[in-house]
Amino acid sequence: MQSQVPDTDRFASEFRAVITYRIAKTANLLNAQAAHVLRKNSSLSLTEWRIISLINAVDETTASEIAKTTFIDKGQISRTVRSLADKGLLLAKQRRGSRRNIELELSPEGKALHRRIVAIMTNRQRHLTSEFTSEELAAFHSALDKLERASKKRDFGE
Amino acid sequence: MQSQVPDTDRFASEFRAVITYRIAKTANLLNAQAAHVLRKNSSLSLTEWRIISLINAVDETTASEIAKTTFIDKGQISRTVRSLADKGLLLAKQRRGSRRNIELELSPEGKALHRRIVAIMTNRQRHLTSEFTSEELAAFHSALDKLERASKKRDFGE
DNA sequence: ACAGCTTGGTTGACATGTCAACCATTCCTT
DNA sequence: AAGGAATGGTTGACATGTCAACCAAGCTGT
Repeated sequence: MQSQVPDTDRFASEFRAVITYRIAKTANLLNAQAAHVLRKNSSLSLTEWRIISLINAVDETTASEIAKTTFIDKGQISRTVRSLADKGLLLAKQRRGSRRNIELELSPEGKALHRRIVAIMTNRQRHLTSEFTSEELAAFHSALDKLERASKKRDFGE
Repeated sequence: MQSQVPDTDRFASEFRAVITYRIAKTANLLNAQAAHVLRKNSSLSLTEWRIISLINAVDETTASEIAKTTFIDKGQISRTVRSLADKGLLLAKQRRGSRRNIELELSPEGKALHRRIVAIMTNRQRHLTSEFTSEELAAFHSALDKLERASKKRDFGE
């Protein structure tokens, strides 16, 4: 047994610097953790949960608004919304005066579920950021902002 | 027209603070950009590319080593490796003295492809981080480290 | 009013990711 | 040496994500 440190392998040094690779890995780990928590505490998938909290945050919204801000595929949203509606967690109703727009709104059950899960997730977030100073956190957010902006340019002077 | 700023919608303020959500979104955008670049310049999928550059970085490795460091599902690695081998981009051969371990190594074609693509990707990375000072970059990496560590605890004092 | 564009949402086909079961091999212990 | 645990890899079944086609509704001009 040569090494007790399992994580510092010979890939690490090469790839630590590749920012996209690092973000992808961290995001995967975090998503897996979230999915695990959700499975343990509900029957929601990660996207279902995300859509629920999105809707909760603004009371009422539409599928396309969600798509625009989250970049989740609109097809996926359409299906997820239906599955949530089938479970009785959200209500989809025609916006008055329109035959096309569909308002999405949490049902009472949906709201109750959200309340229960959001408590757990807030706790998790506290755990995740417990080692951050508030300056570090702010800097991290601003770094993500920059990356997001840069990632939207599909061509970058090739 | 009330606002000229297209990206700051009514979700933003609520969710900017939810760190996991932000990382997931950024990672998705970056992955989509990378996939787009790859499609334009090769016939590689994103995981294929990742595995190629991983192998390139260490000359020779095994599937399980890749799995351990990247957290890519080992089944997925197995299939991706086969598809890369079918395309003639990598060689899989028994490690001498073992009937189980399989050494993965890029073929000359694989190395050439890697050389071509890595140039583009390096350029992309430069573009992505062009607004970062080196301190910001270091801070960002260390933040990812912290998150990664925290994400590996599956239970967090619930 | 109409033709043609844009928008909101649905659907189908397919690619990718995930989980768990499964072998064969190697390692560990006695 | 033999039994059991751990490891490396493959496979199948299924869940999720992605892309593009599509349709109906609304919006624009003329």
